[in-house]
Amino acid sequence: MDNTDSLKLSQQLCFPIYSVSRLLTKAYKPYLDEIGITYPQYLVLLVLWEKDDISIQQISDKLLLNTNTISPLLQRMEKRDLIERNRCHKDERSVKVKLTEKGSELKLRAVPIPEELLNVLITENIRLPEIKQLKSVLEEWITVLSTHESNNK
Amino acid sequence: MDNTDSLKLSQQLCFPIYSVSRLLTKAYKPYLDEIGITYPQYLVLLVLWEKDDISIQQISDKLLLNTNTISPLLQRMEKRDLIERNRCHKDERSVKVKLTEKGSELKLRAVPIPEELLNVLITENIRLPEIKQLKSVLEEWITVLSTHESNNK
DNA sequence: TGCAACTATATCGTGCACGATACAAATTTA
DNA sequence: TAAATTTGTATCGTGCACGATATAGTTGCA
Repeated sequence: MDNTDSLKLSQQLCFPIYSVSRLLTKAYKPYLDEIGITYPQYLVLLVLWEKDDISIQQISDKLLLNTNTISPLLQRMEKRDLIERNRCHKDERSVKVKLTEKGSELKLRAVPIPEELLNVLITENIRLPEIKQLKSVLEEWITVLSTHESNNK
Repeated sequence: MDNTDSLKLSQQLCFPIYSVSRLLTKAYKPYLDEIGITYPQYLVLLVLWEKDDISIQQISDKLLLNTNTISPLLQRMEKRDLIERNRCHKDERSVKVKLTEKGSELKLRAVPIPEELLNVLITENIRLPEIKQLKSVLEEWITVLSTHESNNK
């Protein structure tokens, strides 16, 4: 074992996460295609279905995505009549995002999606408690990584 | 708890993976900036440092990335004089990718990177055995998800 | 041998991500 | 209250991802 073994792909921590993230997004695709949205648009809708009429900044905070990613994303969603964007009266800098009727109605059609995805994942080697445990570990990582990130700003 | 609770962002399985993947890539950035490459380019180099002079298809298989992603990526890497691309004599359809001297030399400068990243992650709540266990769980997921994907083709 | 099927790569179009920059509105501060 | 700073969005440029499509080279088989 020489000192460059740490650079083997199989040794990397980052690669499995990166790959699983892409593969999971791909696994969502057929279900999201059916209701005509992309994966990041689905995330925005999850936020709005939970709490409607919020600012772009609030969406950005919840999804950990920069506003320069979300801004054009929301513009595309507005074009598809999923949401409305209006300047906030109290603070004219801020833009409030609200679901349209079409956007609200998609919620019902989205309800079965998480379960379908779980069924894809759950096999002999992957069981529900394991998935839940992994989720909580990853949430701890998010805390560490997003703190680390803001420390570097 | 109504039947739409499964659509809460905090309930989602996909979101933590997606976020950790992005945050991890961001955490790599300062180290990769220093040697002038992007994260996906780093992955390609990891593959080539381990086994040089292989085809685009072989890189695609190892990284689970489509060739239509890797093709332009390699073109950018060739422009930056990290690799060479040459048609294979035995099979003129195939393109062999080879490290340049500059590409090979980057390996030494990349050696410390994985350890630096581990130091970012390891805290009171995240320890090395936990990270290793998570890595093996994710590798199981890759198997399941990539099998599922190829079943749908 | 001829031609259909397959394989390896490239190109195109769309949609993220994100750093850098711009800019107007709001807030702080001198 | 005027000037400096901060905040909230938008825009621009670059680099992925990936489905769809194109194309040249190879293989299989009637």
